[in-house]
Amino acid sequence: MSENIIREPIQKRSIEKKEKIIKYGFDLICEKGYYNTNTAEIAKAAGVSTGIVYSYFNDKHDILLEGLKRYSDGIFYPSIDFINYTEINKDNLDEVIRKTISQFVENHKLSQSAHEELTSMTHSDKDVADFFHDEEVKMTNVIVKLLQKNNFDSDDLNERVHVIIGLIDNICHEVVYHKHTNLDYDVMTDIVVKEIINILLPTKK
Amino acid sequence: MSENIIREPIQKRSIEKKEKIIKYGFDLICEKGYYNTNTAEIAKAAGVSTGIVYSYFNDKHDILLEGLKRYSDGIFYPSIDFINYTEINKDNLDEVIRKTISQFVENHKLSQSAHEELTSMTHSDKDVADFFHDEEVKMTNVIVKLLQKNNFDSDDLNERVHVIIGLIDNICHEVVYHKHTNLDYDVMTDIVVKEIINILLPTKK
Amino acid sequence: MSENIIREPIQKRSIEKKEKIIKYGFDLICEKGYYNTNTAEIAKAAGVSTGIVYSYFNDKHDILLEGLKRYSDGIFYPSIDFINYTEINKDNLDEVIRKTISQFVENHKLSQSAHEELTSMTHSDKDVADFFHDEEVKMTNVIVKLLQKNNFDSDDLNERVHVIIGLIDNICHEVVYHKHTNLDYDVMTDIVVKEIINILLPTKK
Amino acid sequence: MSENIIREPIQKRSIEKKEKIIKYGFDLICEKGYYNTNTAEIAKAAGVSTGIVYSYFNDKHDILLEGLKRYSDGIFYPSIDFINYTEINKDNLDEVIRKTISQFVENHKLSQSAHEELTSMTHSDKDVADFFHDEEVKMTNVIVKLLQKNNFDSDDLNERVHVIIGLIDNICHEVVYHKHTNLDYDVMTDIVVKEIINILLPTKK
DNA sequence: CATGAATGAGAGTTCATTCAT
DNA sequence: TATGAATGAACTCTCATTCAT
Repeated sequence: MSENIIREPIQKRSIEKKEKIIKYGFDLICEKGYYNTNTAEIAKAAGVSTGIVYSYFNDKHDILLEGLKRYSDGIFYPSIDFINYTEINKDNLDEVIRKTISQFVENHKLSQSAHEELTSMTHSDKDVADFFHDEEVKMTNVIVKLLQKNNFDSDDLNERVHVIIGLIDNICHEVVYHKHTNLDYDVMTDIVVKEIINILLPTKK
Repeated sequence: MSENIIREPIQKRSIEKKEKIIKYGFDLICEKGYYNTNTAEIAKAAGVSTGIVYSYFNDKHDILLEGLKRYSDGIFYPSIDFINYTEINKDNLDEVIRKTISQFVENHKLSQSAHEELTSMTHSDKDVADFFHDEEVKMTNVIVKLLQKNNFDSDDLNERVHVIIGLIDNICHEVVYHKHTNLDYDVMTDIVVKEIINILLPTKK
Repeated sequence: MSENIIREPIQKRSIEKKEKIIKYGFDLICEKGYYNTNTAEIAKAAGVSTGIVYSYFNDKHDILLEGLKRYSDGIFYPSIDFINYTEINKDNLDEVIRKTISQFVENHKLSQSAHEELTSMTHSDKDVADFFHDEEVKMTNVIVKLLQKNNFDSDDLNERVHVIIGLIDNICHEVVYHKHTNLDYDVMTDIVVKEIINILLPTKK
Repeated sequence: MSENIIREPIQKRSIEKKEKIIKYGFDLICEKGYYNTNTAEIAKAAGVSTGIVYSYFNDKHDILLEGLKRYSDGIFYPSIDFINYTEINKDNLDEVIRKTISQFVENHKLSQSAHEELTSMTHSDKDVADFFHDEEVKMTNVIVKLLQKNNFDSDDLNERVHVIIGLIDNICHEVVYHKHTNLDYDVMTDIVVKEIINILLPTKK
């Protein structure tokens, strides 16, 4: 009946509190799953009362979404700064790709369980799905521009980059989650790096 | 306190009932999500009472697991019969890969939402995670053997096949879920096919 | 997400249970007020669990509405059977009116607190308001027809009856709730009876 | 544990603040209902903080009561000034009654929803009930004295006036809330006026 | 074997009231 | 005095699971 007013915290302590709710709430959701985390736990983890949660968020779902916004870049994709400030050319391409993969892997490791739990919600939660889609598009665009700047332009660059991101994502999952004990990840990485180069230098074909 | 005794149905009607619960329950879970599907709905869809569900299953989670077992092969991976009975050689390799991709895509289309919803549980649900892992291993092994039989053996074949499956999975998702409207899927497929050939024929390099 | 299925009880015990929820729930609401009665109390009073309440009713509000339907006739208006089977004429009119008032009063007494609490919700609750309006219309119509049958027809009979019902309602409230200790209710009744006769026999004027 | 000390505002600004809380709080309560109005809304409407509300009032309920005190006369009963300063005699009686009814109606219209919402609380809230009772008594006394002053004295004047007030209240509700579309309110008014005259001039009978 | 009514713990959410600043 | 952030008990409602029939 009565409009729920969401408070936008101004004071420093309030901002910290909101951030804590996002941080600890998001952590819990990533760790235990959205449906296995309740608001009481989130509040407790953040060191606040259950009531205050609803001063800063419309509902539990909102916490997830805010968490995605806050931590997505850090969690899902490595800072590509090093790429941006690295000159890429045919000679150091292999090295740059390996470094990129390493960074992706590091980031996945840091984020621990977040990625799987969250992609998991893509299906039943349109907001989350939209979010991931947007992230993917952004990531693709950044890399496309980077390559063009370094004279790696070619036909169908969008498509190529998309395939490459997929390859990197897959290898990341393998390395981070150690799912396949019988696989040699170094070998897989070699294969993937070679393929990426192949995709980026189609003329070689 | 007392162990719940799960009945293993012997009579034909009982077996049918259990199968219906698995089928319709699994369908609903795939469609709407595990947490958004309740046992009453499952029972209703299966045409049984809620009580009987607990004669055949320990709990709701069990239905999911049984559903996975029953339908996974059909749902997640295409019948590779056609590959098994097809001779693969360097001349028809391109064609065979394309056909395989097509079949993967068809299967993904058939299964609609199942795949996303279920991989979604991989993280918070160890049983589901294990299941998917096993499936992947099985799939890899089948393809590895197939390739060896057709003289596509090479070093690190397991790793190569794994990368290939990843590539195919990715392209499938793209094509089935139409997520990226700005991408030309035919072009992506061409790129992927070329890469797979490249992976399988490393000497060519 | 999932449709809430309201069970229509078939078995005798279930019907009794639903009736108990309505009866005790409605009683509590009438006694303590809608907002001061919670579903746990209703369930407890009815001797059932909170969950079962939501098998039979959409929500708490539904209980109120069902209660209104079930008990309204008995609560708000006296059985007018005795009027229906009494011949009314100018000679016994005074007596019939007094008997009618007595019956209204008796019913109000029986219903105790119900009437005030419920009319109280008329303002903020459209369903309740509609209900009361319909009841009033029905009551008016019954009395109008009764009078016509007994040759008390006259111009503007609807309006006359409405004013009469208002007079009776008012006197009922006075008598039942004893609000005004300084008033002589017998005298008030005399005044009202005289006025009602006056309204019904306008030619006498 | 410690008694809450309610500040009696002395400074002008404080007094204004308290008045604003009463005014806007009471407005909201009348409009939306007591239980559908929360203190945050009241504070916001009054342009004060939620905390300060509890400096001036013991609790939310107090605001309602103060509002009743402040605005009751204006809201529930028309200024009877015009009656007080009008000479009533048998010749202008009809006219005076009609004017009185008009004023009651006007006031009801102004107060819109207040009346219904508040009488609604009569049952579950003893304070409110007492308040209304007192108002009614005061109103009766004023009119009784007025009539006596104008030589309309008679036996049982209190009772007569009470019945009259009831009649006027009823017609007001009808006219203001348009509940019965099939009733001719002018006709009803005529009936009521005639009855009131009849009650006031019993000897005529 | 089968039913579906019944349970009750636990979920998300609200809000009168308090209290640190 | 005044603020509005914070509290936490209490509410409505859901649903996996049990059990009387």
